[in-house]
Amino acid sequence: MDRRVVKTRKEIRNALLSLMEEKDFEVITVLDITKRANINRGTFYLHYVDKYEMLEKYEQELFEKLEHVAMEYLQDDDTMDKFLHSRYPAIVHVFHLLQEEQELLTILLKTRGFFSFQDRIKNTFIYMFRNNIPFKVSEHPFLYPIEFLALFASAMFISVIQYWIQSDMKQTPEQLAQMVWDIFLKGPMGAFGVLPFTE
Amino acid sequence: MDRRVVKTRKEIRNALLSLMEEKDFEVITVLDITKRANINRGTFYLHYVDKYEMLEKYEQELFEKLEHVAMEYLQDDDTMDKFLHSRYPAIVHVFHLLQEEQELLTILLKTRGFFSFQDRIKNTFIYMFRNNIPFKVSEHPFLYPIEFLALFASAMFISVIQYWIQSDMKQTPEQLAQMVWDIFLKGPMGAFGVLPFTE
DNA sequence: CCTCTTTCTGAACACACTGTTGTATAAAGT
DNA sequence: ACTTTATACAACAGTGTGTTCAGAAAGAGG
Repeated sequence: MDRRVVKTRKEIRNALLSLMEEKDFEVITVLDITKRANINRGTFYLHYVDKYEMLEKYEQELFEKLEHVAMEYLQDDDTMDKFLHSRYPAIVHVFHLLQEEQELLTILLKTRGFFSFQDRIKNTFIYMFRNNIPFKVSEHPFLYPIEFLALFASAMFISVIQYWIQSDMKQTPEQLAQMVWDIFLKGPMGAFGVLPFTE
Repeated sequence: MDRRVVKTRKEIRNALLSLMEEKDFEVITVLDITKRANINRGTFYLHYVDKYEMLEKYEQELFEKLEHVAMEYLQDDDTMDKFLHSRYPAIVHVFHLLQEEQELLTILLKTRGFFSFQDRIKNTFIYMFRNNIPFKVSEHPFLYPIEFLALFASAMFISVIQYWIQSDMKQTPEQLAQMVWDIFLKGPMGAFGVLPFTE
């Protein structure tokens, strides 16, 4: 790709990241971005339809990276135990990636909100639940449709990310992965320290 | 309150609800709203600063109703069992209210997204966790900070609502309350039909 | 019913940002 | 060196915003 294109898009991206530290996406104009990026306003429109499409493309890029990592770890586990052990490093890896992209991640969650990002993650979960759940698990009768569980898993996943961002990303990816597993396996009350139905 | 004010605000609200069936909030203009509402554009600004403040106020109203219902059911339960039984009707009641307000609810979740709505719900959960958890539960060591659990509970709650809307609100409030409890107590995997650590 | 007050209307205004276009220039690719 | 392509500059019409003001309409209160 033309070096000028690479440079321009990089400057647009940096301009947005910089502006987002000052104000919300909604009130940022194309003019703001191009001023900050030191490019002509018309040039912006050579690359993106509008500021919303720009953000969508950033989201798409990030999600593709995440998905790529997630798919690397896909494997057939024939027992629950193997399943748990093979998933943990995948989650850790994903959180490492998110840590590298924290500015963009924060912006995407704040602006595009839960749903667009969550929808993508949900679909990935649906795929994984359909194709990558150990045989022993899928012998169980599902109490709820798989779409609901995927929705729920993605909401949980994003909640952990949200918590991470709100607490200034102090936790390590390993700690986060642990949190995800705890809640996924034990449920909120279980993670709270209360085992279900034991008293 | 002046009948004209009541009438105007009602027409603005209906206009928005009507327009949202055709296009997203972002592309709806004040002009669109006032045309549909058959009022002067200037009149809109006598009531709201802009379209965003308008939506915030709608959200505020809905949330206050929800909170009011939730608080009605607050009581001191000294056992886990009493706690579970006293909470269930509260959740059912909340879902009934949400069913009545389904158009607005759908718009708020689609537009304002997860976060603003979730933040309010989260804070309510924090309050309830702090003040309304049976004594026996709070004897347990908390594995995670209460803010995280409140965040998570609110995400779960909204996920159920999301699922409800996506499936055209076919489920009854009672079924939804059951789902919430299932996941809250058993966790996603447990609700999936897999008991944790049993194999 | 009458009066006073509030709200709404209609029209106009400056303003900001948008998205596009045409020409010129600079920088890349080959 | 030559061709292609990206960007700059500047101008344009268009759309929506938020505000203002005089006048009309409707409600509130006696």
